[in-house]
Formats: sequence, C-alpha cells, structure tokens
Amino acid sequence: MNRTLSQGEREVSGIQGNKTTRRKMAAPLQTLGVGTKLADAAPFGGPIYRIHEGCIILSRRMHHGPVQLLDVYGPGRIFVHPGAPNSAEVRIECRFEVLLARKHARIIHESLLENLDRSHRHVALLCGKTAVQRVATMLMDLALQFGADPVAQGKLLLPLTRPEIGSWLGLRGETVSRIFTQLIGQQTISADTHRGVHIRDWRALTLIADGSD
Amino acid sequence: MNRTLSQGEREVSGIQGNKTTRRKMAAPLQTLGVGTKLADAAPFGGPIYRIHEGCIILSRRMHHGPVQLLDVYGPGRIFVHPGAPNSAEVRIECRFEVLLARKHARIIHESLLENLDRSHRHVALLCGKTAVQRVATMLMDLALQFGADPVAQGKLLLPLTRPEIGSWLGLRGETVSRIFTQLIGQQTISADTHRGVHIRDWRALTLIADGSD
DNA sequence: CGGCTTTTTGAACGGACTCAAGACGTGTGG
DNA sequence: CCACACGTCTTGAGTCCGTTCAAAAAGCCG
Repeated sequence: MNRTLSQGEREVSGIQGNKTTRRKMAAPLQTLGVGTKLADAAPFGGPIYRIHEGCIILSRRMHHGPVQLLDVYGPGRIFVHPGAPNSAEVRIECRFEVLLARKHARIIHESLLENLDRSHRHVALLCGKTAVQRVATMLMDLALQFGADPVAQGKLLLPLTRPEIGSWLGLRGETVSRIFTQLIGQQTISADTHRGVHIRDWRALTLIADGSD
Repeated sequence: MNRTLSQGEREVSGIQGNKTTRRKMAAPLQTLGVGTKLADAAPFGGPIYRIHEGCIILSRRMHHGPVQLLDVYGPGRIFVHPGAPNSAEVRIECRFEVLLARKHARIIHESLLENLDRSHRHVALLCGKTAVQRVATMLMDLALQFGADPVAQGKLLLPLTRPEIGSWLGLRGETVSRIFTQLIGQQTISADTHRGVHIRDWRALTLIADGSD
C-alpha cells in the first residue's frame, strides 16, 4: 500500500544519456534520501519534479522566527520549487522524474493550477473549520495521497510530527495530540505507533471533516 | 490615485480586429462593469486577464453554505480563472487585456507562481497572525495594489464590506469593525466614510502587521 | 422624512492556547 | 536483556482572543 523507504533499485540517480533512445521512453528516475534539503531555485526558473514515490514537504521561514509548513507532496504530485523564502525537504525517500519547462509546459501549467486550488482549499480550511474538522480533513488528504486504501482500512505512516501537523493546520501540537486521542477514543482511527495510523471508519471521518455532528 | 468607476472611454469592449496592425501594439482593452460575474471556465482552459484598472474578487462556494473569499485582484495582477467551485466578480469597474495561453506562456507561468506564493503568504497569515495583524496586513496589501501612495497618506477605497474582509482574513465582520475603530483610535488610519480609508502612519501599520508591540 | 442595509458596540461564552508536568518510545551502552 | 537518557507525545488547569447573539447607531437612497 504505502511506499516504504528501502527497496531494490535505489541510486538510479544521475542523468543517464537518453538522447538517442526512442521517444516517449520512461524518463530516468532520480532518488533523494530522507532529510535532503532541495536548494531554492533562481526566481521562476527552478527545477520541476514529478514525484513517483516518497514525500516532500514545503515550508517557509517567516519574518520573525517560526517556520510555516505549507504543503505535503506525495506520489503523483508535481512539485515546482518556489523562490527565496521557501524551503523543501524530503521526508520519505523520494523517487522522482525531472520535468523540463519547455517540453512539459501543459502538464506544468495544469499542476500549478491544481496546487493553487489546493492552497485555496487550505485557506478555506483555516478560515472555516474547527480543530477536529481540520485534523480529519488532513488525515483523509494524506491517506489519499499516500495510497492508504479507503475501503481496506489501509495503514498510513504520517510523515509529520505533531507540531508540524499543527503548523500546517494552524494549530498547536498539543491540540493535534488531543484530537488524535479523541478520534481514537471514538473508534474513528487507531494507532499502533505515534506515526502509524489506521483509518477505521472512513465515513465517520468525512462526516467529521464536513462538520456533520 | 485610485481609479474611480466612471471615466471617459468605457464600452471599448468587444474584439477589435487588430491582426494587420504593427506588432507589439497595445492590446485592445475590454471593460466590465461592477457586479459582473465572470463565468467559470472549462477545466484548465479558462480565459486569462491582465488587469489594467479596477478590481476583481475571487471567491468559492463552500460545501455547506458559506462563501469563502480567496483573493482580491488589482491593477497589474494577472487573473487566471480557476475551475468549477470558484467564482469571480468585478468590484470596481474593470479594464483589462486578454492574454492568450500560447503567446504569453512565460508571463502566465510566472504570475501563476506569484499567485501561488500569495496564497501561501495568506496561509501563513491565517496560521500565525492575530486579528489586528491580519487587518493591518490586509490594509497594506490593498493600499499597495490600488496605488495609495505610502508616503502621501493616500486614500484607499475598500472594495469589500466588513463581513467580506472578515471572510478573507478568517474573522467575523464584527471583529474587523472593532479593529478598524481601534486603529482609528490610535491614529494609525482614519476614515471619512465606511469604505474610504486614509493610512496616516504607514510605519506603525507595518509594525502592527509584524506583531511588534 | 421613512425604510433599508451596513456598521458599530456591548456582554457572555467558548475553543484553542499557554505553561507545566508526566508518560511513552526509541535508541544507546553496559 | 535490561537500565538509562533523550526526544516526542500526552494530559491537565487556567487564560485569552475571537465568537456569538442582540440591540443600537450610522449611512444610503427613495
């Protein structure tokens, strides 16, 4: 279900000469290990990745001190590194393909619109939802992104700590913690470790996320 | 300073044949009146506007009821109409130029990144700032967008009602109102009507916006 | 001047925060 | 295998900021 860190063919990275191969071949995948910081790019000219496996988190250093977590990128998403005050970090070992601005213009355009829409939904979440609703929404988002099967009560490995989830959702780590125990108490989710979460009642989660209680 | 509604050459709209004119000519400007709803576009294929004068507000119908205000577009900004659940409305009579996806690909790409960054800053605002900080930040944003001169204590005509400002900032209209009177009380701004605002102390506003008291 | 919408102001309430202690898990070395 | 230490997470009690609900005031336009 969810992609774990270590598996056979890592270190495929480096740019293999693929100029003379037949067109439409599978692009060469690169690999980056956990903790790697993705260097920020020249304004509007940064590299663009399509993530195949793993997880990248995007955050931003704020004016006076704290770090704001902005988004979590999972398999399938296209990551465009924004400019200066942002920084990106690999959280789950990451296999990805580099997209060229010229060649994949349309896909990049569409995924930028998608990311913008995602950010807008996140704004709506911050403006209109309570703490419980936010956590429920986040759990579903991560579960979908990281392939935990909605039906089969798939297990989800959270790529974030409690305070990081809090930063993302506009809450404190303590509040996130309280809500986890609350959700566990009412059998909506269960947890074997702090990071490993089972979604037991998907339907209940959606109801909570929408504020229907 | 700020562009008012009625002035000479309105109704320039409609597409004038400009095929045979010399290249790099000024694109024909279209005009839309206050209250016009911009029809939502086909997925990823909507029209793209560069705003020369006026104001467009972007909002979204939420799942159960309320409307979420997402952004306010002023002169100079490039507006890409997102898909289905979003809607856009002209708030100050608007003169704009239509950009073609093919021809202006680079500019559109850059402005998408800019809008995404803007949305990220807004998320940071919602996560980390208090009500006063939010209102101060918003006032500076609108002042800059609509050309109120920072030095000359320029007047700013708010294109939004109190509840709308509240929706944008994740607050209630009442709270916004309270903070306006508070800012007026401490001489940071002044107001001749509910919509017309003078920024009296720009430096103080920036301090408030950053949370330096 | 009347009727309307928008804004202001007030008092009580509540949800998330703060600060602090305690429990849990995880890795290390004996 | 156990003891210890460290970081993360949990839990509690009190506080604060923004909300809620309601009424009064101020604009706006006929």
